[in-house]
Amino acid sequence: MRVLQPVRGTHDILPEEFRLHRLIGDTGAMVASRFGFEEISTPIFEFSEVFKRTLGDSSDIVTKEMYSFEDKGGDKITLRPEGTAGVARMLISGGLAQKLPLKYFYRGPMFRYERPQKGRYRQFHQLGAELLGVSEPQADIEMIALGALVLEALAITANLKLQINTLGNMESRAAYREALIKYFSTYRSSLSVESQMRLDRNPLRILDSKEKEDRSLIENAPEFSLYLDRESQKFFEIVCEGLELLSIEYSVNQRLVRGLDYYSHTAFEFTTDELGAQGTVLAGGRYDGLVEQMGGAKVSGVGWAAGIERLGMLVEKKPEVPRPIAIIPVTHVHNELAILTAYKLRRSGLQIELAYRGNMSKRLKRANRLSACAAIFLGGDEMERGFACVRDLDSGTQMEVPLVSLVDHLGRYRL
RNA sequence: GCGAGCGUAGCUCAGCUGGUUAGAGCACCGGAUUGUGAUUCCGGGGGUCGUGGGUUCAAGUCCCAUCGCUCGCCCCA
Repeated sequence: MRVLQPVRGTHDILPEEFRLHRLIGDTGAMVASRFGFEEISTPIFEFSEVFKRTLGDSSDIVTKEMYSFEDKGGDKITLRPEGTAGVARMLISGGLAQKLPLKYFYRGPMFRYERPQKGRYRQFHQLGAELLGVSEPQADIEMIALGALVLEALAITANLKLQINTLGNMESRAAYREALIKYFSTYRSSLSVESQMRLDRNPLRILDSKEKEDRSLIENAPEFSLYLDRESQKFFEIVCEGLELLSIEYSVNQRLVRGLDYYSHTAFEFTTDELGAQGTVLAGGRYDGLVEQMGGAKVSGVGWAAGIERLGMLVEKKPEVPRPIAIIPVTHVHNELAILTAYKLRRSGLQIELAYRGNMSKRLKRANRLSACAAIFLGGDEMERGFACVRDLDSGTQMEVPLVSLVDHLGRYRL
């Protein structure tokens, strides 16, 4: 019985939901193309090492969320938990560093082994964009702008907030990290259990702890801004000015840190309070150290990803069902004519449904349920004269149309 | 991995302090209606009451375990 259920955290995507996914993916691809991004696809699994190296051994994704297995050849394989690592690997293995800068858009399933809840699943879908090979802060501005426009195109604007922060360059970040470790170590025993673990693994994470015993300690923790060198400060200023130029509203959140180790400089998150505990809708940042860390050349990168399921819960206007035209043979002797007519009309590009069961009333009802926009009745005396009855199902008006000019007459129902 | 709530038809649910053969609405299928969407009427298919064990003369109902779902923690899209 158990095998007849989908694996925990996975779902079948039926047409209604699939239309929504497609709308979101297509909208993302379309908006990204205006920025010059082209759609790509990388494998949904990689050698586990690809993710281990890029995500950092200390990240939660690697320590407990990777969906991993060994294949028949004994290779350790992991279903991708996110998209950037695969793109970085592609850059290296495809020798694409010769062709920088590169702008890639992708969409597809991602996998994380964790307890499902609202807006979080073991197999979920993301769309994302990566801009590789541009070290200037203009790239950060463009990527945030792209994210904002994708959300705007999906009409996801209510209760949406953009938060940004800077993690500085590698040197600044390392210096701040040291300072944080030093500071929190002094008060180690006062920290929450979770934060004590963070102190060893990912001290920056303590800053956005929700535990109340951490609060006052966080209040008095050293400010990141004090550890930013001039280059890092300048970089962040340019990003902020760019957002202001574009009238993209944002707030700086010094507590905003990324869970993944390879980020530097800009980190940003579009959040909503409409999804319960999962507020993050679209998030990303700069990852200048990633490609090099994987063993490639030093290549700058800025990217973001958005969860399609989460976006779907925020899209107000659901995509419409495509409306077919129904062909209804009046009696079964007209079945052959019906199937032939359907074939011809489909060849001309129309969406046709054939009704071959039940009486007229039943067939019309079924056409109605399929939200058909029109019905074509084939049979009777008008057919012998070479005509078909075409009924507009919205207005209820009906007229006789010569069979030979059906295609022309139905042109009005073309999308 | 941890915590809480919930599992009865495809969906929403009823089923009393345990007591005949487990019900309703919606949906679906057929008929009234062999050339027209509504309404109405009649009929029909559908359930191992999540699963397993226990208590009992008797369990959908009580107890235990287990699986699943949902929400939250951690973390993240």
